[in-house]
Amino acid sequence: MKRVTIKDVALRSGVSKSTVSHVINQTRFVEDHTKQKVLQAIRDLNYRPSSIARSLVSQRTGTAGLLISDVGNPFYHDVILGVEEVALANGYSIFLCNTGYDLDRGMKYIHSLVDRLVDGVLFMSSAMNLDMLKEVHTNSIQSVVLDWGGTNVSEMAATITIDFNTGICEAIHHLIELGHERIALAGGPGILWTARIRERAFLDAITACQPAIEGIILSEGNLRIEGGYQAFEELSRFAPRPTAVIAANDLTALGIMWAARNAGYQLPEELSIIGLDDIDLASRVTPTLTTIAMPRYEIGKLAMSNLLALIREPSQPKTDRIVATHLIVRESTTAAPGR
Amino acid sequence: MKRVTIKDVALRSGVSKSTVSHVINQTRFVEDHTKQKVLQAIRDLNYRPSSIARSLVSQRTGTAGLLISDVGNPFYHDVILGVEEVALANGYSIFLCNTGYDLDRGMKYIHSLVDRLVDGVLFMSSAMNLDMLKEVHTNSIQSVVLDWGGTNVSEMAATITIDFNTGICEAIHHLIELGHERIALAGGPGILWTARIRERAFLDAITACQPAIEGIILSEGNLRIEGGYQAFEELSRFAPRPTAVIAANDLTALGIMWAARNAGYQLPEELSIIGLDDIDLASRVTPTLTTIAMPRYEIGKLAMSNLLALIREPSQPKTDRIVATHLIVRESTTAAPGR
DNA sequence: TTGAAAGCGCTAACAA
DNA sequence: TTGTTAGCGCTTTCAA
Repeated sequence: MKRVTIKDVALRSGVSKSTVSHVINQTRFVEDHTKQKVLQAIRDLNYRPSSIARSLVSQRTGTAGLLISDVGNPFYHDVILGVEEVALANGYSIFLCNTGYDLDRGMKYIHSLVDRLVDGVLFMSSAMNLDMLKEVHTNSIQSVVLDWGGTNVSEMAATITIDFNTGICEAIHHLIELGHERIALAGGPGILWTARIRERAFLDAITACQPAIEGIILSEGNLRIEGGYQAFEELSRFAPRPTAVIAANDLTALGIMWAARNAGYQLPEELSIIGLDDIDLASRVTPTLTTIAMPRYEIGKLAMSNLLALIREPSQPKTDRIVATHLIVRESTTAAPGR
Repeated sequence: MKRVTIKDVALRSGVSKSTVSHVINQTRFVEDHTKQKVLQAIRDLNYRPSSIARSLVSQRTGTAGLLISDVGNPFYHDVILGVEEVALANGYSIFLCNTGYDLDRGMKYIHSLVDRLVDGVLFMSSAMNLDMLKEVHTNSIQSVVLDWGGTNVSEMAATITIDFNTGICEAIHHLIELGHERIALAGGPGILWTARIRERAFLDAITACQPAIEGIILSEGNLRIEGGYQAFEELSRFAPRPTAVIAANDLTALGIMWAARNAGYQLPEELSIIGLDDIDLASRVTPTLTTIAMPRYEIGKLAMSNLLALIREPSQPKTDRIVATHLIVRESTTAAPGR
């Protein structure tokens, strides 16, 4: 069973290859009669143009690489859906590249993407570095970088930055209104740019509110549920104990919540907890989780749209977008004990 | 900045294109002196062969499509990791195709995969049909089908079937030993093959144990947490009430668990709950969830390995593998009330 | 209004 | 031991 090629179609419809090509791509006028013959032959033979051959000529593959840290991280679910939505609507296919927070693995993927001549790369793995970006840029491949900073990044790629300041500020003011005076942060691993940014935002907000409240930084977590368990252990040893905690992400917050409940805490009365991400689970657990949300699906769509724009018009300036975060108040935060 | 081609390398090292090609692919002997020159030129120019051009010649792309229902479904996380592991180790790249349980969308993806000349397709979306499989098979593309049945499937693709019988049997015997006599099933949507299979396994196991125990089928769920909420509502209206429930997946089980707790139930004393999947969360909630587990990472690896084997040796018979499931007893099951 | 032919970057059969 | 050349399936000038 040989593959049907444009030649077969040309032969069957009695025209030249170029005419067939032009019919398919509507790239020059073809007499209606001829066109119909060609279309019929295409149907008869069930012909589908090889995008490989096309790519060789056009130097465009209609593919993009999606570099993410971990498919299992709920943060990415909606982001991926957004990316796919735009990609599918524009005839693009996405290569999935899970770095597993491993830089070497990331670089391996980057090489494979370059070899495959992808039209663009979406950098969404928090484990990344400038070398990856350079490798892509050197090969004239467009890219969009999400939530990552570094020198000269915006010269090489479009960026989407998540503004944690707004959300974290809102969170802290929300806690202050509830009477909390000692607020802890259960942050992420310091090697991750995004974790450092979140910590910075927390510290800035605290500083702005001093001396009314005291900020406490717990040791680095791992952005997973166990990290929350540990954070709770550490937190509960403080004296005086923080009455509220902001977690680097929702999974950490859930870990804290469950560890606290297992330790016999009444929630939220004895400890107010705020997460970050607004994953599906956040609104389904008991108590439902107050959290800092960001428009993940929109971020995915925005990233892929920006990438497509860059691919279509490589000369245009690379955009730097900022996406806001905001607090969603649910049940896991309440008045500080003794208020 | 033009792309470096094999011609540039040939020119710079003063040999022919074919010699360069043979050096790269080690496909015929090249004198060491010549080889070094070529290698040096490759390094100097930072040359990387275009896999597009290669594919056009070899009719192999080194890519495979991964059709899944939903990246957000925890079942897939480890499966995807397994697939990626094997793919990366073998120089394969994976096209991510999220059907969102939508058949049309699935077909759209299939077409795009066929056009891209993927070497193989991994069918892992529970929303699929014979047409997709045929379309792939007709275009001489290899495929592996996970957990889906249909007429003649195994003539067209290798299959991996999950044997729910073993796990569900173990689950029911576990409950019987604990003294449960009325056991409910919170199943998945009947349109999904896998949901029907699970229900069948449940009924078979119950039948084998009658009249000692009574099986109760709740209305169809949606494999998500809300589905569990609904299942609990329905279940709690039964009189006499089932004392144990087996859910079609862990998310449903968690939904039941949380709904029950919100309704003031003591868990697990007043209701024993068994999930299916053994997702990460299962061992982290309180009470930890007794569940039917399957080796998801291994399934992913197995699927991709089988696909590669088929790609490399298309004439070989298509394998039909069966993967066992087994019960993991945790805290969410205990003696029936009154025992 | 259409066709012929060159060429995208590579591989491999055939020559030398 | 290496080079020449004919494709792989398509697009796109240039000619007719």
